Amino acid sequence: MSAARATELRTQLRAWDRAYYLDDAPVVDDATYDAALRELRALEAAQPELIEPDSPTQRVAGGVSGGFSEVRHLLPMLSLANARDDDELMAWDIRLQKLLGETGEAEEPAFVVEPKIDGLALSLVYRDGLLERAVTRGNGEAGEDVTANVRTIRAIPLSIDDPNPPALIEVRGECYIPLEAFRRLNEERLNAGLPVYMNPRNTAAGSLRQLDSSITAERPLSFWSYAIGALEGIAFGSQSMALAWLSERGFPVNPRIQRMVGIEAVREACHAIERDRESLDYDIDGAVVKVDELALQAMLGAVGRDPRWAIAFKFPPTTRTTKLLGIEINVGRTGALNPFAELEPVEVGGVVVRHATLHNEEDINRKDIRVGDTVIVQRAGDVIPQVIGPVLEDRTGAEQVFRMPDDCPACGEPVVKNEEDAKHFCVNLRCPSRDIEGIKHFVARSAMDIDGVGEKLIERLYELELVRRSSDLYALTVADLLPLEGFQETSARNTVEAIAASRARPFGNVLFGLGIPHVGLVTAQAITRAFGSMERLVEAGVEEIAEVDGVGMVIAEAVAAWCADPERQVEVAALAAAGVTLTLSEDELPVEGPFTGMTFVVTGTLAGMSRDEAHAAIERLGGKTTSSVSKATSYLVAGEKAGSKLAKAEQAGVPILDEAAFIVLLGSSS
DNA sequence: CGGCCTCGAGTTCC
DNA sequence: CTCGAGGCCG
Repeated sequence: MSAARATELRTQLRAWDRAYYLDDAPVVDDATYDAALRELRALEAAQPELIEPDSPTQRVAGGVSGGFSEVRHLLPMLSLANARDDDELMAWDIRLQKLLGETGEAEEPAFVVEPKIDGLALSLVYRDGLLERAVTRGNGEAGEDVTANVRTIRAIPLSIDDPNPPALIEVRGECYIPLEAFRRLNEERLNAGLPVYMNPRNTAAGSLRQLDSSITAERPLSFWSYAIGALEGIAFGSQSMALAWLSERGFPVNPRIQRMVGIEAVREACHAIERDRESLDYDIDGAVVKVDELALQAMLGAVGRDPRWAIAFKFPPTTRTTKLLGIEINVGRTGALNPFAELEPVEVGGVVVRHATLHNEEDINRKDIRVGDTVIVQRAGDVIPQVIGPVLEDRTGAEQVFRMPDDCPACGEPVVKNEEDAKHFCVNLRCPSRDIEGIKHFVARSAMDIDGVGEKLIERLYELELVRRSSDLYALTVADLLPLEGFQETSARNTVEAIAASRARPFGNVLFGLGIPHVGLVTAQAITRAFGSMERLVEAGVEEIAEVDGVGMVIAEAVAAWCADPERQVEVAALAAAGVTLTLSEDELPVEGPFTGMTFVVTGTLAGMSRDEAHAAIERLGGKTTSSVSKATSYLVAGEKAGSKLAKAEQAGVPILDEAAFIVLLGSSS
């Protein structure tokens, strides 16, 4: 009776593991899975004769091993030659053609293209269908026996799902940590006050070398199989047939692996994998191209360590190490001191990186980043470069621990740091850096949208004392600009006109442009709609301001304090005198339309319109747009290269419109 | 008070 | 884009 139940539970648990790791489609929640596992464990504990070596309960053997013994591989684990670009890939193909031509096989061979996972290569030996031994790659000839730890990896079958398994088969593949799981792991560690892990690859390596396999069991390790090594009692004709065999018998085989004929198709497949690199849940550092037919592989043989029948097409790395030359500081318009890294220029993910943000002093010291360190720099896709942390092995002892300066680097006034704040602040209202940043904010697209007035010009005008505050812009003349570098009659006139044109910007954008702390565009628009004019806002008390939807005491006090400052009052008067809009116009009021009550998020790149145009179209029809996806979102409009928001929308069950569907919806609603 | 949701602020490179 | 924090609802 309980034997039948035990078999049932084992079958069930294996099916769930398979759905989770092979099909990437979990069918039960963790609690249900754990309950079944606990029940099976209880049955097996009551009747130990029911235990089978490949039972899901037998993954963690318990106990601490005394170290790892070195084991020789049955067949050496080869390394791969690299192709760094298309030319090197083509050159490899030409060599193949020549070699095969000499042996009378001149036709274009079939290839298998696979993503090259950035993890750790493992060799898994199955004897009579049962996992006997797992060994790391090591030097290729011999590696470490990590069987006890590998048994805890749920993506790796303890037995081959086949009634007649071969006498012996060596399955090779890559052990890795999925990126999402890695992120969660670090989040948990952060919450627990533990140091965070540097990168998935090193964490996977460290996890496999745990002496206590119950620790390994808690790490989110996974596995992709990609090759066959030693064999007894079975033979394969090709790489693709071997992969199909593995996949049918419960081994995870990467879905991106493809078979194709001809090097041109291979080249395209490599680039397709590179394009999708950011959307994968694991790090890859290239694509592996293999000649499919094993007979051809045998004919081609190897040169030294590198087989001639395979090559690694390498992508530019998204993480690199470089030297941290110094830590500089920007002072933002709010007065926040923002440290950034001055790096020895290094190419990461195809672009040269020189700077990277460092957030705040606490963050720098938590990561233990010191000036002079060799640091790991990351840049995933279009994402901003980050300094992940130092390479501790490269420390010489001459590195300098970073300390925030006591005085503002821009104005020399003392810096203030509140206990509860992460950031240091310059509180000097006349700090030149804060002034300049404030003017930059004023001319920005979402504020006054003044074209032709950029960072460089603002700094120059500030130096010349032509513009010391935003309102001074309106007094600029063509004659003021002409002596400046890069200005001709026409360009000077255009700039003056662009400034003049900004006087018609809606009141909401003007209020935003003033740069009141905590008041962004959305809040500024809410406030202007509630008060209608700057005069009424200035008269209002804190309580009245806090009644505005989305405004609480913190924001209300910031607004009131700003309005009460005499210098700010002079500035507002100057703007009014210049003719800047300080009253609400009708077209700023929310529109009633078919989208009223609906909230949209636009992400990714749209082909036919900019994101701002999409926002405008939605708002014209009465819809609301926000920047983050939640359950309250009615639709996500997803263009090309949509990132994390797409995943979030899928998870939250928010309907997703591609550009075509969005245009249809707009068309049918207008 | 806890847990969402939303907004603000600052960011790099081409 | 991400992080942190303010606002609001239950």
